[in-house]
Amino acid sequence: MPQTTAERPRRNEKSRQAILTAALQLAGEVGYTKLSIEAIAARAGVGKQTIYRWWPSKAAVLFDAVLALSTNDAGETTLPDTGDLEADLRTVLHATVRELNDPGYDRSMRSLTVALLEDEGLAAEYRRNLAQRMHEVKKDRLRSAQLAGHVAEDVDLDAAVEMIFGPLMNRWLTRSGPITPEYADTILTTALNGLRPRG
Amino acid sequence: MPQTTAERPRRNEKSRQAILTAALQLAGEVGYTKLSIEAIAARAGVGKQTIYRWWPSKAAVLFDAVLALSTNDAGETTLPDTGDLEADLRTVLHATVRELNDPGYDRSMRSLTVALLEDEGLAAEYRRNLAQRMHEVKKDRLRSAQLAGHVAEDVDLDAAVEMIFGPLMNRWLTRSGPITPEYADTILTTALNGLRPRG
DNA sequence: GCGTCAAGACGGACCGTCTCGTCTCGCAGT
DNA sequence: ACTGCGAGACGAGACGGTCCGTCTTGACGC
Repeated sequence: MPQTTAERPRRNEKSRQAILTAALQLAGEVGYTKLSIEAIAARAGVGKQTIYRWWPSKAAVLFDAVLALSTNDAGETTLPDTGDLEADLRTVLHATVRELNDPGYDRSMRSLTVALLEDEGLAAEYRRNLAQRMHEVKKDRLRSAQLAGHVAEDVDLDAAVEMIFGPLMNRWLTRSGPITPEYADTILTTALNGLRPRG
Repeated sequence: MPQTTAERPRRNEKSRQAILTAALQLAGEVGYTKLSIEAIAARAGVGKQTIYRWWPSKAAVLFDAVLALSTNDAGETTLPDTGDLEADLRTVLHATVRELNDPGYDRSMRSLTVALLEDEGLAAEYRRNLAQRMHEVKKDRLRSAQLAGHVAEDVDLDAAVEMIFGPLMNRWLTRSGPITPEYADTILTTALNGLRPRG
């Protein structure tokens, strides 16, 4: 996908890859605040200037590193749709649970989260490139279910997406409890049925 | 309440206050990563050693500063209970919306969030001292409603709390949209009714 | 020859430790 | 009670170290 290279620079792809890899490794090892550009350059076997030439900050480097990871497996631009909403959502939630329990994913995403909290512009780009797209994919599946009559007509789909997928992310972020398939199931059941007694 | 002085240290309360105030101000002005202990000491009119003597890190200083704020107005250890669950939750959610839109609260809490993401031990202490307590308070209100028959018997209350209060925090954290009373109402309605069509 | 590259020198900001001299406290001994 | 003394905490800041972001050098490739 190097159509962006249509611009100008004679950029060393080998160095670029080495930098992104080193950034990801180091972020996982020492965390975001202790991540230094000097250390990235050293591990990548690269001059500091090569990093400063192409990225404005360590946050941007880490952002690109994680983006490269996420873009690779972003082949699936849609959620499964077997007609059974609950089963489909459960499948996706369980996949998310597995991802969140992967130590590599956990550490690099935590570092990225810090980077996004500190850099508002980068956070906007993240939303534009990833978060919003993922949100739409989930919303699409709910809309399909709504049209099929499996979701009430007056339900706000944005709120619904947040209610189904938010609690898992929150528990991960705050470490307020274990991330298990059972927890995901509980969230899903509660979200689908709501709190009110069903007459 | 100086019964804790029964220990040993002759600690200068004036300096302590000045340090916490300076930390909070600076965190709001420059953000967490650019917050430096030297700057805190300078603004507080205090020697660096006085900070290093009592706190292990800038994260701990900021934690205490925010904790001091939150403890002051923690007089309310319970949610309103008028018998109308939806109205009571709406009241609380609207108060949360106001808080999240306050620039001072926003910036200091964002800095604290970074500190908690970077320091796992501090995050555990935060959960123990604040998050868990607040969670229980909300859960208590839902339990009361459940006993009164306003919430279905088989609803998992932990999941319910997450579903009602989580989306607002998520939107704040990721800046994925405006924090409005209307959004809070939508979340609340969706959570209470669930997604399924109500025959 | 022009731009990128690895390497690293450079002044500056903060780090965390330390050493000063000052002060306030609590506890003698008188 | 008055006084003298040791223990800490205090403000201030010097210190070596790390990393910052910029700049320079010389080699390499287009």
